Amino acid sequence: MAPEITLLPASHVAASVALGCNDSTVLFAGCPELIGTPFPYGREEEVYGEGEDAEYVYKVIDGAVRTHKVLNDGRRQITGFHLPGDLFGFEQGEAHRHTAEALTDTKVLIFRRRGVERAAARSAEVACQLWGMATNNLRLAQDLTLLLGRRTATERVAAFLMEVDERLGGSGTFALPMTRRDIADYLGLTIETVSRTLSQLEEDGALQRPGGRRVSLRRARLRRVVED
Amino acid sequence: MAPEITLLPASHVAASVALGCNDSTVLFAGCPELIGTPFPYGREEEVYGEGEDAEYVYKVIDGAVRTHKVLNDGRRQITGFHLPGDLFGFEQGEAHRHTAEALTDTKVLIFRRRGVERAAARSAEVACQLWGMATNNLRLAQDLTLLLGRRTATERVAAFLMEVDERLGGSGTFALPMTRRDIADYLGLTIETVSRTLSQLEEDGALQRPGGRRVSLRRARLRRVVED
DNA sequence: CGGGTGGTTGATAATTCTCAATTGTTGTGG
DNA sequence: CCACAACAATTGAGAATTATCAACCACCCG
Repeated sequence: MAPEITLLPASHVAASVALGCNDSTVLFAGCPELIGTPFPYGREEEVYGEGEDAEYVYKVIDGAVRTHKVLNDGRRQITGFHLPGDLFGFEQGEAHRHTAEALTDTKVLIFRRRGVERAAARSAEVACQLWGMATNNLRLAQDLTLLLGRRTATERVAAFLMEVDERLGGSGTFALPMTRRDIADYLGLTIETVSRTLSQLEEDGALQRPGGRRVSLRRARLRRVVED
Repeated sequence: MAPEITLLPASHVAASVALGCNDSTVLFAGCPELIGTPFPYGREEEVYGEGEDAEYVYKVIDGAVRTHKVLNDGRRQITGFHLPGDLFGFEQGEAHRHTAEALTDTKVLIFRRRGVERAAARSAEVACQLWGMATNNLRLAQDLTLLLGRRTATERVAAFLMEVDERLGGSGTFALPMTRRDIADYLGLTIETVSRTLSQLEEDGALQRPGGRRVSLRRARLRRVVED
């Protein structure tokens, strides 16, 4: 059984978990006026679709969500995986520019966007938190840009594995929480290339695959592959 | 003579220009407490380097700046071009995560980062503006992600040309303000592929090249190439 | 036990890169 | 104003990487 965990816009996750504010219904720690409504989504269920009115913003409580864009011929690019503690669904305009779907059974908090905006307009502290969150997401997006623009398939997969490991606790052994298709659509590759690359990394002794989606990383060797 | 203009994080540019606040020394319109110091950079001059302490943030007044990341073997990815009105250099941590360089002779305003942060902490309005700016940059970064992850060379170049056109006034005829190397490093391609793709687009009647970096777009045909 | 989904592997094709040669552009000093 | 140097851009041929198409395997769940 694969664990119910996932990947990407991390960083403040650690803090959230440490503070135990994860099952609070509040948008930020110490911000009692922004109360969200808990809401469950099933595996593969859509949270919102591209082009829909962006009436709500979301915070992951449990499970994981991916956001992606699709071209009209079906090519898909995943722009992020959102884990417990992560906020997603913020937009500058009126409409969502991505589709968001639950990777697995997931619980989120839903906040009225207008409410959040009003709170930000009133409280510099709230606005600063939102600013910091956006800046952080920007950094992650730019890291992905470098990965997609300038790294080989092997480097992409190795970097991905190390990132997942880190976000899942850094033990070096874990089960990948997403399908090959999700990995491929995140890394800008095909599922076949992802599969072959994993096999190659295993052959090179950079990881082991005891079965299923489980992997056990030889982190020193993987680091040498990425070597940025 | 190539115009002194450039490309990317646009959008509020229009507003800035319309308000004529471009040659003001203020960070945002209607924010008199944040005064920047004008500073000139020469062509190809570095504004800041990756890893440097992020003591200042910047606003372009005139000219253009690019921000990029490099891998240790020299592969480079440009993450954005910054035009008059654009802010850049914001970081979540203490250090810059990019290198910023002037594309051409450029004038910027320099603001102490601490000062901006203090102003944001005091004024919800300032913090909201900064939040909006970051969200906007995030959207642009995610668009680039889709481009790099899932589009062909031809689509990338066509999309790039249309974007430059739009940011340069939308006339359909202009001189590309950057070298082939800059274009390639922005689109995740080589200069040869960029060059060949431009030749192919010209052959297909999607644009004309009167000479030098000048191009004249057949926008309807280019749009059909991108067809998202 | 069987069907469906997800994952792996192989053979081949397509795209893009690399290396090399050539041409074009720009700026400078005679 | 011209010649030339230095750099930028184009083009070609061949190589490398990744995608595509197809077959097969494994596992899970009824």
